[in-house]
Amino acid sequence: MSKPRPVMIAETRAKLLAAARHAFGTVGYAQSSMDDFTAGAGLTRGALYHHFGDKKGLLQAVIQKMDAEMTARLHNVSSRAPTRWQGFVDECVAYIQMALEPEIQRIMFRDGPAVLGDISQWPSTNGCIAALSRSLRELKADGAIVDVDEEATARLINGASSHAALWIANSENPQETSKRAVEAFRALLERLKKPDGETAKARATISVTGS
Amino acid sequence: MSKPRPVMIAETRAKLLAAARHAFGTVGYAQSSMDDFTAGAGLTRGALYHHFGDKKGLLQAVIQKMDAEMTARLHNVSSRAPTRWQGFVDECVAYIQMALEPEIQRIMFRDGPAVLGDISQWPSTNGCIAALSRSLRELKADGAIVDVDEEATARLINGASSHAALWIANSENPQETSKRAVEAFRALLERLKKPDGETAKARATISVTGS
DNA sequence: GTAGTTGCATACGCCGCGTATGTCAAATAA
DNA sequence: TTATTTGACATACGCGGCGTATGCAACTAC
Repeated sequence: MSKPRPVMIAETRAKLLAAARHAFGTVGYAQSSMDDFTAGAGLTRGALYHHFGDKKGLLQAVIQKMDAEMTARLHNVSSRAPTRWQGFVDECVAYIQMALEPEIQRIMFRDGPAVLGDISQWPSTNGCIAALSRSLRELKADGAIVDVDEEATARLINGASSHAALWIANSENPQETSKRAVEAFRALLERLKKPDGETAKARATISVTGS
Repeated sequence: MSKPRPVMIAETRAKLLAAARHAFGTVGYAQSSMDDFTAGAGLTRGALYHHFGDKKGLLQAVIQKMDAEMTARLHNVSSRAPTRWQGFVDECVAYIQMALEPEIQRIMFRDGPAVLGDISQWPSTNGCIAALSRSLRELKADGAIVDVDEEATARLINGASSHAALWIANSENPQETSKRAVEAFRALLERLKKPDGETAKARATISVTGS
């Protein structure tokens, strides 16, 4: 009846991660009592310290998992697009939309950086920036965009996206604000494209359609 | 010998603000013990709660003051420039450079948003975004830039700047990273300009000179 | 002079984190 | 099988930090 040992351990780890993720994502990191949400998972703080060292270590683990999920989602989006440029734009818009999800916004863009510093600096996290960089590099190789520093540009885009998401989420009319933000964002991105013949035509169409 | 009452009160308020600002800016909000830094100012937590309600209220007051200072600095920079466009670019670069100062970075861009939510949403704060918006509006009126949503664009620029600053400050080689970030930023901004005759020439020169 | 208000200090209790310690089951060795 | 060790948790304890209630002295108003 009882499952083998390794899976039991994996399950408790997963339960702790899920409980912490939910608590951090709803009430925030500082307001989350470790006693409370471990009890909610049918465990105690002892298990938590055993697996993750301390509260920050737990947050780190949560973030790492979420980052991986987000990276996968971005990859899905871009791979579905007909052209690389379209894939890139879709990726950026998808990034904003992910940043609108309360859990992601709170953990990845607010509490995470505040508690752990700039996450994008660690190894093995922030696959999102890496994904954006990669897309930009490919576009440059295709000659589709002007010559820019990929990583720097990816980071600027990342910053703009996350702040746009904050703006949207806290605005009185998220729908309207979201349209404005995405539109402005598209306009900025469009201008990365090389201004020659065909692309210029495409730019005109896209800038009108909006979201 | 003893000063009049109102100035004494103002002095204690100022002392508390300064002490808190220093503590928040160096060790961070969560790690700052109210007992410690009030004692450092020759006071106790009693004075603090009397004037600011609670720890968050104190942070709020600190941020409000810093925001006012930053807005003034930005205004200085832009008013010194020969043209409006140059003033705007200078303003943006100055914004990045301010975001590099550890105290500003920590309080305004990390702990502030984490503790208080999106600061730019409150009344009477975030003069910086207002300043950027204003510059963009004027440029649009001049016909110097393409037609974009000023506030949305200002917020994107704000987000890009602060994240760029985080990136720079945490990088191994801040000098080099700073050059890359500012260059990428300039490139992005340049593309807001209307691509007609004279401006196109100016773009070519600027994109080479860098910081 | 007295009553009320204001500016701060002192005292108290609670909560939350981290650590040290205990316990029991599974793994390994003899 | 039995003995020993290791690992996965739970329990117990102390400490620091926050918020609040209370105290007190100085100033103001009448």
